Amino acid sequence: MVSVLLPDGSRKDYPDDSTPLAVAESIGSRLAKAVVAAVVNGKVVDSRRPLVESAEAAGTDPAQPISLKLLTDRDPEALSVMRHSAAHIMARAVMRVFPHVGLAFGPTLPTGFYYDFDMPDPIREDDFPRIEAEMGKIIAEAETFDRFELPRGEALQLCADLGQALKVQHLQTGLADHASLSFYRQGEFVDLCRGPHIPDAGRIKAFKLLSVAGAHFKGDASGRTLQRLYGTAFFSQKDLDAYLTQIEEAKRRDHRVLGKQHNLFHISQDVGPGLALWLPKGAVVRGTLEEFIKHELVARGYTPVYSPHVGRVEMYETSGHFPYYRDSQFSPIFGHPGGSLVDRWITLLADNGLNPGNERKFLEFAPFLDVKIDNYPIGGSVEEKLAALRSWQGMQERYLLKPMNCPHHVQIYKSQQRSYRELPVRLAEFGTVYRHEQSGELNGLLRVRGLTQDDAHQFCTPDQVENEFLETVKLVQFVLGSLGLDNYRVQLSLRDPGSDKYVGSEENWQRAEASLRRVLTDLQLPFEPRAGEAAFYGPKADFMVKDCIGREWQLGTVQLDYNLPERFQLEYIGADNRAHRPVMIHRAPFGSMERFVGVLIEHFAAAFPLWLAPEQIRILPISEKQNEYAGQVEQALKGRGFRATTDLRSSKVNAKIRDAQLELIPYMLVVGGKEAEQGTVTIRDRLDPEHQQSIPLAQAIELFQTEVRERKIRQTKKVPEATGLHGGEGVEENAY
RNA sequence: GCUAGCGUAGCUCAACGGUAGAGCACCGGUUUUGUAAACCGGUGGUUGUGGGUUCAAAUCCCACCGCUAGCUCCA
Repeated sequence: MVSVLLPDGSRKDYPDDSTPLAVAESIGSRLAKAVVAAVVNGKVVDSRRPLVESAEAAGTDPAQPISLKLLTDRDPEALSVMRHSAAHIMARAVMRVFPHVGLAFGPTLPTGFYYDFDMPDPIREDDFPRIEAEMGKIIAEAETFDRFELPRGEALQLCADLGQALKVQHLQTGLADHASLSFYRQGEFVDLCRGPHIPDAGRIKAFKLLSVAGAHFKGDASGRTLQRLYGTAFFSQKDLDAYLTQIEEAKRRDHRVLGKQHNLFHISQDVGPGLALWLPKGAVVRGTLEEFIKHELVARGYTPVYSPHVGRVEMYETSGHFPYYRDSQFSPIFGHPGGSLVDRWITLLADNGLNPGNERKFLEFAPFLDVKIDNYPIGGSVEEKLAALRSWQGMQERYLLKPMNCPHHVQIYKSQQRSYRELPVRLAEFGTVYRHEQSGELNGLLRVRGLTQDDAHQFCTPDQVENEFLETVKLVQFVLGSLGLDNYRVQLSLRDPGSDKYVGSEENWQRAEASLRRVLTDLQLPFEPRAGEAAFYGPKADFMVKDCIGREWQLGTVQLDYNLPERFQLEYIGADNRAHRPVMIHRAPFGSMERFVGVLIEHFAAAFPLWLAPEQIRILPISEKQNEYAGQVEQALKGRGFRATTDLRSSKVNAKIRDAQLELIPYMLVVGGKEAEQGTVTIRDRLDPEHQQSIPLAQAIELFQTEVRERKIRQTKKVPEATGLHGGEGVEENAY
């Protein structure tokens, strides 16, 4: 007998081979019908798998009372289980519709699932109806999902017999240390899978294929392209419809659409991809934010600086940025016509990619580009050749469009001798940097090639690090809070101990990582450590903010750096009259102005609060007779620093109101004969048009001033986080 | 960068082998208006670029550029 402990505290004994489904049956047949999966001793498992087995699989002692929670369609965990099963059903359908389908992975996502297929021809959206129809048939048949386990050798044989090469490969790599593997069979479809699954296909009540795109097996871009088919599934048609509606609504907030509609920014093919043009209205939003942050920085002891947009390549070689990120930078600017020839020459030599034939061609071609390297040792070693080429290169000008501000700020720090008394030195700049992001990554303002960081670098003593870091995190929190961006999480990005892409000593890294942890813990700010996400010079705390479509963007970041001071030989004179090495903190609360404004456009759906609105107030004269008075009102508002215009068109006030409303102008001031006579204005509030008040102009100005001063956020339209729509996170780790 | 899809007027879209069209915007005129669109008229496109097939190409084919989704990357 097994002893089962239910969530209500009751305990009951069942026969040894009982399953959660059997327990449910004993409670009631309606419950049994509703059961989708179960949680046994804390682990989500199949409802048709014996309790004892599940308890063992959970690493617990089945002799002890087994805690059991039955999952029905009301539990979010059940949704994930069902979607995983839906992925299997989709795979089964795809295999029926297309020949020669190889299976890769098919995990769940917070809003659905996907499955990767290796197949000769790509799937097209036109194919969706056929696949969906086949899925519908499978679901209607409501066959069970049957789990079975095989020892390693037999599992390999089965996958090989099924012709599933990728599964075989996965068994031999990712699952190399598993002695026994589980499979699920559903009709003719058998798949290597960890599970769990729903009892039968009939539990899926609503599903839809969403999109298809290329993907790579285990994320390896050098491998062949798989077809990743995305879908979603719900326990009711109503939930599916709600989800689809939500996606539609989110699309309407797309900053690229709103940016165009409201003339905020423009990305012109003629300027170049990823290079944003700030239109006057967008420029107001950005400028206002810049003023806001600059004011905060000065109050917190930062000193503004400026630095040029280019710098010598050598400087970026010292910092490490050039060698580490060369591929994602714009090409260097060479002062000599043969600069890029020699550069290529050096690269090939250093990579041992230069054969004698090519070397001869380089030598022949060099004179045409005016490159004279008389001492090139044709018969010499690679090192000697490199030395000769580098010596030539060293005499030429090479500039880089700056990919980062830190080396420039480092030079500002170094421009004078520093005493411990003046630390921390906090240098701030809205620095524009250029990165040649991959073309497929560009995305409106959210991912661009020219961006302005609200950057600053703090140089401090090792003792000051934690307090500086603490204050900086508080600044980021303040800034995000001021804009009502509260949907964010903090990620502690650490180095991957197994990788060699990092610079600096073990000791420095440990110190830096420990400091970050301590401060975040002291602040009681929940954070998730993520190995392998650090910058090459140091660990960082990243603020990941969610946009309206649920995508996450890294905005603010605070990075701790013991390494650049080392590389640039930075010093300060300590109280002991000896030279010491400072520590650097890199930080950008907004990240970049481009991305930040992009996220804000979606966050506010372009309906900015008064203090940020490109046009704050529009004056609407009823007829041309009031144009003069309207002009006086406009002048009075402008004199108080408001962004106001007057609608002087000859159209009716109805049309003027409609346009102002659609343009999301926070306040309209209607002025007719009455107002002109009495020196008043009638305020029409965009958010509350029903309650209008006619008050003296001076009084209206006071109201607006208060709202701006307090940076009031009166309404943030939020896409509802529809409850019951989302399952848990996808299958992680060694999911198979 | 890779895979797939898509590029028609300032914007949103139609025409899908047979002389490129609508609404909004814009311009001109009439109207002088009290809370989400007054009326009349007009301008505007060698259909992303360059080749090709065809009697004929926005439409079919190729290359390039750009955009979108996903993948890979992100100092």
